[in-house]
Amino acid sequence: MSPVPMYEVIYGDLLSQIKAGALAPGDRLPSEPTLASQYGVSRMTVRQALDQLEAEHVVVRRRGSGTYVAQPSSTYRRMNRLGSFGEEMGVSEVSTEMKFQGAVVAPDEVRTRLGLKPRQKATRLLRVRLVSGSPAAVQESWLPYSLAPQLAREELVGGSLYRTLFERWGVKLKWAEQTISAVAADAERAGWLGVPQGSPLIWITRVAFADDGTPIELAHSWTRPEFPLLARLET
Amino acid sequence: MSPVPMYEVIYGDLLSQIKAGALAPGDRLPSEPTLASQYGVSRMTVRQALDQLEAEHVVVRRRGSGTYVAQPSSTYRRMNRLGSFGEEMGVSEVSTEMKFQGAVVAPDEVRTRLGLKPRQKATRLLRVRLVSGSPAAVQESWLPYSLAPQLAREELVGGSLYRTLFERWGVKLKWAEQTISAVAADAERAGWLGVPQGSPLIWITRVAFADDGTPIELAHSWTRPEFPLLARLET
DNA sequence: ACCTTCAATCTGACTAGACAACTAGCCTTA
DNA sequence: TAAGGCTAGTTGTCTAGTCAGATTGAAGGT
Repeated sequence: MSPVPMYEVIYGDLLSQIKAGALAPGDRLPSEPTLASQYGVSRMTVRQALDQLEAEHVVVRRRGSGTYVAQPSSTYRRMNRLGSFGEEMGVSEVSTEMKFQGAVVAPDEVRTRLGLKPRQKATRLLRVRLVSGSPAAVQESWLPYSLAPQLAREELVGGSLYRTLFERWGVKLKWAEQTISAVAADAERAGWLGVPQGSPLIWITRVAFADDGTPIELAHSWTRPEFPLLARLET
Repeated sequence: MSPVPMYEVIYGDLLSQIKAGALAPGDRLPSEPTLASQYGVSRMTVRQALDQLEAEHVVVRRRGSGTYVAQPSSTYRRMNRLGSFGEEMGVSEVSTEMKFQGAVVAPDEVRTRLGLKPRQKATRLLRVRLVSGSPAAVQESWLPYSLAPQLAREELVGGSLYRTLFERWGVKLKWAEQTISAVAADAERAGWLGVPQGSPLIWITRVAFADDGTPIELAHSWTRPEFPLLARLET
């Protein structure tokens, strides 16, 4: 009937209650039978929602006791996750200086990793990201020109690239592969970031894919070491 | 009855068949009803095993068609995962030079992050890791001295620290928090790694925890940028 | 005051189904 | 030959339970 299954409804309800603070860390959630009767579903359906919340470390289950909202150690700053720059930094005072925005013939590395044909064009974005007004990272993004032709001139300084891609072209990024390394700042980037030439930067190369496996974005970023990546590792 | 639930048995059976190559990437697994009758369980139990394999990207499910072994793109090199140095590098020709091994009074940073009391001792390991004979990383590990007293003199050059901890003291690490940044090589590390002083290194700080949340290890590592980290990001 | 016992409650594991949505291949028909 | 329809098989969602194992708090006894 409904296009969205019940366990996703329950999942969303609980998650937004937790995010909004209606359920604080350490609080016990309603028991599985309680939720089942509240939503008029069977207990297995409730468990499907709770399984998902547990896998994302949003809740912790204790057999015999109950299900509790997890401590937000590094849970809410969701790393290991594909998000916008602002989400990754965990801050909101993010601004952008666009250094280049336009369509050019894709160089070889871009062609290969985005699966473009020879002489095909690509949109290039070169941005400097500022956190609380001071420069934190340089980001260079490459996208297939055919994917979003207007993007080469679109207003992007204000919002997030990923949100623009989704809202205006329906392109939803699903996952990404990234390699993290370190590199010495060249003259240009050193100038933009306000660091001495040759000083170390975090260098990330990322390829983001749509859910059907199509590569959508190749991005390089050079970040000042004062803004490290946080990650949680599982066994 | 059995201490190990059926869905874990099925999960393990399928996973080992895939790892052993009996089921190759792209192959279709037996259907859920087939597996259910083979194991003499209900379909929901089979699904519990398949859910886990799917979450780990070991298999892909296609509604109406079947469940297939996933392509091993970056699935088998499991990053975002807590593993030994050899596992992280994805290579086996790893050797170790021990630069320091012993128990010392824990400095403040170590005390705080491992939750030790003042004047409590900690075991310090300082190792240079070599891949195919050439130096790749410097690792400095701190562990509570009380956890594994003999560790300060244990033979560690050959094997993995994590395996030693588990096999000799039953300490099993469950998860870790890590911050990834970049730093310029100081004189000592530059010498060990064979790079110019001041050249950029990947700098990782990691705290590993047991399943009850006790911090077990604080580790710093400085890695040459030729050995980047690989990670897969989810939405 | 302290300990033990016990019953209620909770999550973990599992059953034996049902119907829906989708896929892929076969078969008929124009 | 090509298009369309049918059908068997597969995964997705969900039900209405059962029993086991763990926890918690209250009642009761010493």
